[in-house]
Amino acid sequence: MYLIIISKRFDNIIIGVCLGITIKDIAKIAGVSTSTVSLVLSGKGYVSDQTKSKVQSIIDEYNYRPLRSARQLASNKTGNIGFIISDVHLSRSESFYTRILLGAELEARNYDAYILLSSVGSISEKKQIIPRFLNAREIDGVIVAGSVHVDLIKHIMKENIPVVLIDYDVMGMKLNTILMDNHLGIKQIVSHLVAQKMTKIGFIGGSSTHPSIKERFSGYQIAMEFYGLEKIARNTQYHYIVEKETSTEIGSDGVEAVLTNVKDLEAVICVNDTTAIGCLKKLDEMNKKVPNDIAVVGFDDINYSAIAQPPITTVHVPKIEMGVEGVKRLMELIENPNQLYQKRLIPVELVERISSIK
Amino acid sequence: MYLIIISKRFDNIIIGVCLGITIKDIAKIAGVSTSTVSLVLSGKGYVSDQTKSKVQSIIDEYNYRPLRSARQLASNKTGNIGFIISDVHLSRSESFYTRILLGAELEARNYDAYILLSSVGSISEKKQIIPRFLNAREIDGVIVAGSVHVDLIKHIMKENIPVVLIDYDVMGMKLNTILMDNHLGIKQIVSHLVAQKMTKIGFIGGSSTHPSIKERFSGYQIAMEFYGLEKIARNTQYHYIVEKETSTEIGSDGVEAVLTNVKDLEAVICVNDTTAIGCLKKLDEMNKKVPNDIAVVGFDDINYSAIAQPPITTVHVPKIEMGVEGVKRLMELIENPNQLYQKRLIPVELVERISSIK
DNA sequence: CTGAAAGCGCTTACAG
DNA sequence: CTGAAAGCGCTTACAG
Repeated sequence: MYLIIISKRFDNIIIGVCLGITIKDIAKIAGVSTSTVSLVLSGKGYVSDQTKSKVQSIIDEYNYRPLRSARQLASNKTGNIGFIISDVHLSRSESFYTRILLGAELEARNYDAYILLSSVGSISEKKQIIPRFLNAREIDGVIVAGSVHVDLIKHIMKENIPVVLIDYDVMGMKLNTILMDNHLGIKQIVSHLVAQKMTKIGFIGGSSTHPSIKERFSGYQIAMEFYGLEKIARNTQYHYIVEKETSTEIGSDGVEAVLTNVKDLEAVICVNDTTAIGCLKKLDEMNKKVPNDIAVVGFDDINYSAIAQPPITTVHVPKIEMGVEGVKRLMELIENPNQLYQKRLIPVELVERISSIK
Repeated sequence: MYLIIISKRFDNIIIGVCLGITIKDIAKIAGVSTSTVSLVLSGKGYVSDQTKSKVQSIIDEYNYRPLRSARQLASNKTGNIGFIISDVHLSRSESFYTRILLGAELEARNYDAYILLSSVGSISEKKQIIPRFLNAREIDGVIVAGSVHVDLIKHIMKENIPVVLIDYDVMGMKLNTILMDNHLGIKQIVSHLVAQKMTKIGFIGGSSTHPSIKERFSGYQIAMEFYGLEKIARNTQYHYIVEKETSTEIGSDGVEAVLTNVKDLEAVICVNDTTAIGCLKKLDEMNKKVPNDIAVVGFDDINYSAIAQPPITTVHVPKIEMGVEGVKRLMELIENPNQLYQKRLIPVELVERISSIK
């Protein structure tokens, strides 16, 4: 934009483009005080409609945007949101957390906030580095996506920084969380299988620090009972649960183990898609046909599930929406920190694919 | 940290923890002026060793960190780096760009800089949104990862903002780029195949806006010629190149097409792992055994390659390092904008797996 | 080598 | 409803 020099700041002109038009300049052009311009900018306080529209039109005309650092300094707010994620989650092959990040960034725009990203060591590392920005002078609040070391959460709480966890929770702590509705998802799966007259339904899962994993197994039991299949729900022959992080290996080992116990198994619900992939692999080796011999279902709807052989029935998790909701909730907390904490469950959706359709 | 009240700012005490210790406080405690503290902080100018260590010890003791916004306002530098990536790249299933982001974030810490993330529409969208932070008052420089619309690059250049592209380049523009050494990778592949006495080596690739894709084909031709296989390198029967974004489908179609032309094909180099996966799938359907009947090689080393059936020989790209190098280069440019532009090639490494070992 | 002082561009009571 | 003024916490010539 080319401008006529109207104030002393305007002599720093570079290639004809003026940098650094300030609130003073706007005030001068509009013939009002800087306070008034500031009031118009923030939408706070009372400004007459006439003045407001005059000032606004000049702001628009000159494409003026207040300088963040000056605003931050004066208002003692940063307009920044911290986004903390463990490095293993961030660089995982599935884009699960990346999409949550994407959603958060999208929503942050609505508040003119910036996302400051920091990866931290995974939960298993002893030496935890505290993200640099983790103090109230650099961020207004923080989002934690996925599991991190509980000490980090405690640190954030102690510092009184507004925080929202997405896809993570710590039992016994009063945390604001955005979670997916695991019970709903599992219920949909069981319902889908039962509707096809399958009842001999196994469950394969790992143990994990992550609450979702446990929830899915309890969801399986509840849903099975709902359909009058409590005997199977309680029969450990039908279950394979090991104390390991979920992996394809667990799927392979699991389906083999359950099939050894239950020769006429009709379907197996895997705690997530990764496990389901391992399951498929083993069944292929065992020469069992999916879905005809046995139906396989996963959870999460990772990218690979749709192109697996056969494509895997799974539960879709709206990741972008979780990120969006996380920022929304965080902004509420920043606005008014003295709220009761909330756990928000985001609905999920069954995606029927070949692996479970007989 | 608990502090004794020593200046007027200290009356804003919250739950016994003092917020907002300032440079003034440090100066007062150390018995020097704020200028001196500032000089110690920045490491610029001359301060006697004695004063320096005294001030530093007080900074350490009180764990003082200057307020970014104040620093930014006074120095007219932001300490922020913009990181721009198209939303399709960011949410891609492979963690390719996420790892570049991770590396950038890691390196940014060394400069005490923050990464401001912004996703933009993919290259194909007509209505391009300019990232909010894209002006010199909010960031010191910007990294662009992967392909984006060329208008965005032009905009950045026009604004005179230091910029480094990672894994992207635009022909004919004087851009600082961090690229992987595609020719090196392909050379390693061909060498690996030739060492096993394979010479009938095909190539499957898509066309793309991305320079790497074209480079890999030319790399194939150069490497083949190097080993005296120029006849094959020039024989289109051995090649399948279509004007589509790379996908598993291209791999499937490609290997079928080339095999129709060349019955005794010994190996096929796929432009990337995704293509190689499609290739594997089709060969399985055709009842061709990999690697015994035909060797298959990919490029990129995406996560799935290691667990594919069989695991795919590929070229590993050090993504974290590309992110690190991008920030390093950007910081050089911010320091001294009037440099000749550079294209930095990051070395890659062949990962030998079953799919190509006869 | 060090200090006093101006200034960065905003916001926010306060007075009118 | 609007303006004058102080202040946010730094940096940076400048003077000594």
